Amino acid sequence: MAATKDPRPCSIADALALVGEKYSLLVLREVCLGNGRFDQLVRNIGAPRDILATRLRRLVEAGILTKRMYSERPQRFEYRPTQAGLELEPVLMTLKDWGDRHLRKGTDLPMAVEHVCGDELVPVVTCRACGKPVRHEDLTAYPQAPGWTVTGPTAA
Amino acid sequence: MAATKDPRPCSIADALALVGEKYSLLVLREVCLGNGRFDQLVRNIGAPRDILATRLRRLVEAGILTKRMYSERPQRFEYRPTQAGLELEPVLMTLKDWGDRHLRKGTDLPMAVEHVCGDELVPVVTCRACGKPVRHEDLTAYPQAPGWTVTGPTAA
DNA sequence: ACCGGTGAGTAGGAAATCCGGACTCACGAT
DNA sequence: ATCGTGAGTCCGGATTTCCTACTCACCGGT
Repeated sequence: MAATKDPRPCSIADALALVGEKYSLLVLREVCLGNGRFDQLVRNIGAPRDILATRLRRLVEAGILTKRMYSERPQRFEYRPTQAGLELEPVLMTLKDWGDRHLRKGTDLPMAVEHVCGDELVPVVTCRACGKPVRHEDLTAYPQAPGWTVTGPTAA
Repeated sequence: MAATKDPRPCSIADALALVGEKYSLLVLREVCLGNGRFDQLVRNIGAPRDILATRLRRLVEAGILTKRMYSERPQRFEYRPTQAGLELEPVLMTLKDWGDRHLRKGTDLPMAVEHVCGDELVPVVTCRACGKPVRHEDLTAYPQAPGWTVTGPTAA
């Protein structure tokens, strides 16, 4: 968590500094599914309770989750995703798809997600401008801040 | 790294077990940019050398990276993404976009990526079947394996 | 009134990781 | 002969994680 001397200004690194710690994205998976209570999270994620408590504090503080009291007399809380949290869901879906394809080879998938269109969701990352799927060969990186050097085929 | 008792079979968790450790996705960022040499990775990522060495071993072993000798007499190596590694690039792009929007509010972006269509890449995760952008409200989760409970609005 | 159960954490100490810096080894250049 | 580079390894100390237990507040049953 300590800000290492990452010499590169990078939104990927920044994003991972927030949600890249162990369990954080699994917390987001659960709250997106509606399982937002502490003990549910412990059970479903399998994280130590104290670590989970730490993660939840961080995620709330970062504006990715909110802590909402759903019962006052026995004080009971529920964590829910904020808009920013919901906007990370596509990352989760893309990751799920990658895992489905590369780690399970398409068999025995533990969960399916259906899109409102009626078909199973297969996420495709596309370019907003032209609508085409993003392929590595179609990308060119343009560093805009000092500290960046790009040498390879993707280089500008 | 130890397989915690994650009680939930989940491709997201599986994927994160491989690439969710600190620095792993940043390594992928660099190799996708073509910066695949050990010392470049150390400098650009800011990771301790021994940890980076460990990560690289794991990623190669997992089939996400390959280690390629590009000079024999002074033995020199370069890490490059495999097909599986390249297919994680959309995750990175989506994460970058999220970071750009939520962590930098659109100003002073450290890097731009241009799509072959000529416009700047703004990744949009869409449903392959209908082509529409994926929104949380449009998704329904269907657990297909034991161990899953889904209670919230996304529930089946 | 007592017992057990649930939800939401805290506490404590051992185990595992991470970190920074120094070190190696093999070469190539000056 | 010395310097520099690429690709790591090694070490000891700092930091995190992990596991187990514990708390506290409440509810429901008997």
